[in-house]
Amino acid sequence: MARTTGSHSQKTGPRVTQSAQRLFAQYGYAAVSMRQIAAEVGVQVGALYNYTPDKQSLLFTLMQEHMSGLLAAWKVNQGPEKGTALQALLAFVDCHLRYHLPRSEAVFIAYMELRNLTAANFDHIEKLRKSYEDALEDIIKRGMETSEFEVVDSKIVTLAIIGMLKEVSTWYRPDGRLAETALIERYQTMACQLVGAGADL
Amino acid sequence: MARTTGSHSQKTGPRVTQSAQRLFAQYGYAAVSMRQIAAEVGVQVGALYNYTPDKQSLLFTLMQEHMSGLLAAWKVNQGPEKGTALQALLAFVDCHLRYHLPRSEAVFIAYMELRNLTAANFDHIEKLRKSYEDALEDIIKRGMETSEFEVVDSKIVTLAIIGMLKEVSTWYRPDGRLAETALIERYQTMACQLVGAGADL
DNA sequence: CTTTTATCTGAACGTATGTTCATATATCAT
DNA sequence: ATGATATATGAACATACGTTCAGATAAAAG
Repeated sequence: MARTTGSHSQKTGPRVTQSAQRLFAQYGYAAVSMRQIAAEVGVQVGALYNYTPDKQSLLFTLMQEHMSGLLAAWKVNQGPEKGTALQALLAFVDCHLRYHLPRSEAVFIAYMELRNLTAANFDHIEKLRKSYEDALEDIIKRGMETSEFEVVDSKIVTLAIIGMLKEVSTWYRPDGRLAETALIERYQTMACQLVGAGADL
Repeated sequence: MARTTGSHSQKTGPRVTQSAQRLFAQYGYAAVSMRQIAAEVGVQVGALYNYTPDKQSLLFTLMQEHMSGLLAAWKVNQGPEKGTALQALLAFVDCHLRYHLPRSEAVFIAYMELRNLTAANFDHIEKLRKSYEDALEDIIKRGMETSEFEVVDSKIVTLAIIGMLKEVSTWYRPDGRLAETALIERYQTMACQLVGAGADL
């Protein structure tokens, strides 16, 4: 028996990706087998290779699309006119959290599975990650030049804000105590405090 | 041939732990085999089982000792008299960084390999982690009561500070731009900013 | 020197791994 | 209806896994 009734590439393809994402996030890339993914899709293991050349590509594609989406979201949010550095900082925090909070699985994978990428794939993802970090540091530097911010070490403050924001994904639940909007406001406030910007909102 | 010249439990035991720590940190628990550990120790794989009942125990012991050490370091640092909340906060940041910075491998494992613990082992580690988090939140709450700090949500601020501090371990190198002492001062400053404490140091 | 004990080897166990491929069949175009 | 194509199966490949254990050997004890 082969090709059971009603099955198409259009359905199976996305399911492979989704199952891989869910399982990688839950158990880790190395601990998940192609057979587990196949079982979750509802297919035999050989069929997966119609949709991915190998297991590594499954991981790389997930991370690459997550990071590209993040950078694209920031580019759209930024638009042509950038406004003040303070406005940009608030927008960055807002954009970061709105993108990350509904994507806990992809976020988890992006932070945990870097070392399971091949060298070439790692380099590619690392460039994306770095350019995202740079986007924030550019805002901080601009705020220092315009005296909106009071910061002695832009690098450290950048990393501190990134770290503070990353941590959110480890505990946030959509049905938790804080609504998304309230949470974003609190992190905007804290980001302002870290750059020594008087205005809170 | 067996028991090569000059080999003892006293030497091999620690080497097993060290090799496991190094390899788990570099490649991840699931991606490291007992044979790789044995090879790094310079021994056949069967010999490992004189020092650990199984692979899982190797991981659990590493994480358990790391977390216990962290809590012990804080307890010692705290001592009998706690001082002001601001002093405690500064001490917490100092203690955290001084403990974490020289232990990058153990830190990496503690944050990345939680999901590779069995349920029972996870519960144990999670309790330790939680009690560390609580230590910081207690300081924040005390500062709120004494009006030393200006904070609306102790939980969020606690997590933000923890996140900011955790991030350091992902990029800090002993031979980097910043000396340990200078780095600690900057993070103490940022912690103060996050709790709205006027005094910087 | 002899005996005991701690430590290690080497081989084996059953099971799981990522990947390939000949084969089969459902669907689509003609 | 017929042929082509896309998509699946199921079995097989070589290799790797964690763990066990009988047997060998070095060091310590007598």
